[in-house]
Amino acid sequence: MLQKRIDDQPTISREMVREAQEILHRHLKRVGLKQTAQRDTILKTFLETRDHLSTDELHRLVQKKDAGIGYTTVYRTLKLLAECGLASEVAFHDGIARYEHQYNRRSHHHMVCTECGSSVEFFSQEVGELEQEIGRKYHYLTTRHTFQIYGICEECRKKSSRPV
Amino acid sequence: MLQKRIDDQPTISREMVREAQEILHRHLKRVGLKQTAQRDTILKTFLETRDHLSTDELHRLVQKKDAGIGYTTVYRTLKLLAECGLASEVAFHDGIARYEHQYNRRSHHHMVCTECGSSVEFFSQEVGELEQEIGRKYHYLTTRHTFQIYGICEECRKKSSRPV
DNA sequence: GCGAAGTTGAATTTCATTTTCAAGATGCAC
DNA sequence: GTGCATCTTGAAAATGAAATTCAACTTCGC
Ligand SMILES: [Mn+2]
Ligand SMILES: [Mn+2]
Ligand SMILES: [Zn+2]
Ligand SMILES: [Zn+2]
Repeated sequence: MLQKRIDDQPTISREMVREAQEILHRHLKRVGLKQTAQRDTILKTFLETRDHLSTDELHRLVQKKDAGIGYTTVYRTLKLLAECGLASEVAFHDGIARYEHQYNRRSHHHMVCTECGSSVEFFSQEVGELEQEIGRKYHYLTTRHTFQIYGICEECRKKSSRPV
Repeated sequence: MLQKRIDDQPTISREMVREAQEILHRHLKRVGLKQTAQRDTILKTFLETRDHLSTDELHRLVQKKDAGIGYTTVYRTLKLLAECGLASEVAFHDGIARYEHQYNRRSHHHMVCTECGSSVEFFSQEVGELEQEIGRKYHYLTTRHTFQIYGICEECRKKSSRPV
C-alpha cells in the first residue's frame, strides 16, 4: 500500500504525541471515561504513521509495542479518537474501514488506484467551499463530506501494457 | 427514506425500459451470458424507481412482480447492471450498498442527512472537472469519483429544537 | 430436439464489525 | 493508602451484509 507524501509534515515528535494525548485525556474526562496505558500506546502508534490503516493493520503495529493489547481495544480506541477529532475514517471502497490521524494535518482528499490500492493525497479548497454552498442552498447544517477519485496509476498502466 | 426530486425525469416509459433491456442484452451477449426473464424483471423494476435501493429493498420490489425471484439473483443482476453502466453503486455510509439506475439520468451527487437518512441530489460540474484535473496532475487514468456531503436536514433540526 | 454452457435460489460460508462477559484496572471519596 | 463503584479489557461469540456453493433447471446454437 504505497502512498506518496505530498505535504511536508516531519515525523511526529515526542512533543506532538504528548499534546495529542492531552487532547485524548481531556476527551475521556469530559465523557466520564478513564485513561489507560493501552489507549496511550494505541494513540502513539497511530500518530507515528501517515498511512491509512485498517483496525487490523493498526493492531499489528500496536502489538510490536505491547503484545497484550487486543484487537477489540484497538477497534474501540479508534472510535474514541474519531470522537475527539484525532482520527477520521477514510473509505477507500475496498470493503474495510480505514483511519488516518488528523493531528496537525492539512485537510485533503484521496485518489486511489483500483488496481494496486495505492493512493495519492491532494488538496482542493473548492471541495470544501462546495460543501458550504450546497448546504446553504438546501438548508442542511453540513458536518463533513467525502470526496475520492478512483483510477489506475501510472505504474499499473505500465505493467498492464507490458505483460510478462 | 425521503428524496427530493430536483431534476425533471418523467416516470420511465415502456420505450425506455425496452431500450435499457437492449443495452443489457447486448452486454450479456458480449460476455457470453444468457437472457432470462428474471434479469428482465429485475431491470424493469429497478428502472421504475429513482430511489437509492439496497439489494434487499430491490428484492422486495421485485417479489411483487414475481415472488419466485430470489435475493441472490437480484444481487447478481445488480452487479451485471453496474457492469454495463445501467446502475451505479452509491455509498451513503450506512453500511449497506445502494444502487441507483443510470439510464437517462444526469450525473449528480448526494447530500445525506445523518439523522433521518434522507438525501438531496445536486449537480456540480466542478467536481467532474476536478477529477480530470487531479488525474492529469498525478498521471492517473481516472474512471470515477465519489462525492457526498453529510449533514442534518432542516426537518431534523426543527425536530431536535422542539422536543416532544 | 440435443446438449453444452449458463442460471437459479436456498443454503452455506465468509469476514469485518460489533457485542458480551467475567476478570482486572482506574480514580474519586474518605 | 484503602475502599469501591465504575470503567476497561480481551477472548469469544454474535451479527449481518456480501459472496459462494451446488444440484436442479433454462437457454440457445446447432
Ligand atoms: Mn490521507
Ligand atoms: Mn441519486
Ligand atoms: Zn496502481
Ligand atoms: Zn433529516
